Amino acid sequence: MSKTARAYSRYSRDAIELLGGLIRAARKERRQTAQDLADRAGISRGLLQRIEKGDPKCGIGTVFEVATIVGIKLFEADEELLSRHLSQTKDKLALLPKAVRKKSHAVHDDF
Amino acid sequence: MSKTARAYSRYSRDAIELLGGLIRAARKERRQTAQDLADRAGISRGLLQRIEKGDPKCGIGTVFEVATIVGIKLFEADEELLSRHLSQTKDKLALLPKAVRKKSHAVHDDF
DNA sequence: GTACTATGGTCGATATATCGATCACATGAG
DNA sequence: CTCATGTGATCGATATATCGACCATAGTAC
Repeated sequence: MSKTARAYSRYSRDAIELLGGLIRAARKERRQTAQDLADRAGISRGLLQRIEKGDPKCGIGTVFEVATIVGIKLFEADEELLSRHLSQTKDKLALLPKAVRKKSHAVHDDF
Repeated sequence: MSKTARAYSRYSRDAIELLGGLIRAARKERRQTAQDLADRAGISRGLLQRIEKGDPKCGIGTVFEVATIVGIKLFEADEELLSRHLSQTKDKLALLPKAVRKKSHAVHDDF
């Protein structure tokens, strides 16, 4: 419909689709109803459907929340490690220059 | 307004915040301007700001796309491995029962 | 020092994601 | 077989995410 309909690289589309598939698989392994999982996540069943299908236009918070509920670890292993990684990242940020200042030097994107 | 903005578990909030921080760090390491990265991702600078800050209400497609652009690997290592994992997940889904049928048996959520 | 520019924030307008209801179909229990 | 229910899909109404422009701050180059 609208001209744009944002473009996504295949990599990110695959990643989202994979995450959705993992969620669906995990849910079924738990013998959990779509409606039940949706209720626990505080979302509608229709939205859960789109998440499991890999719709890129769902809130990342919602997707991560559902994934967490069914027991999928997003990045690292456990919660503590995640928190630690988080503060490390913030420290690293503190070291880097606050502003970038090097406008257009043809950044090399390779993917 | 509505009663309350959706509730997120601390784990997912941390994960999102971590991802945003990683994006910002990666961007600065590349000496890339926020505006430039936003342009490449096809989003506004303001949205990129919220993504880097870890706002849970951003489209997961957008976040993953930005992460991909700055070279952050979401799940597995490379793209091929991801695709393979994707089809494996689909196969696994095919094996599981199509419908769950076990309405309320007190699913154990532990997190 | 000055000038330039990246960043972070806010605000109104608009696009769109999400909800809730509803339907048809498939699935599993009895 | 029949019956109950989980699923996938669609649609109108509403909430809200996103955009574009703006401003103030502060970092960087000169």
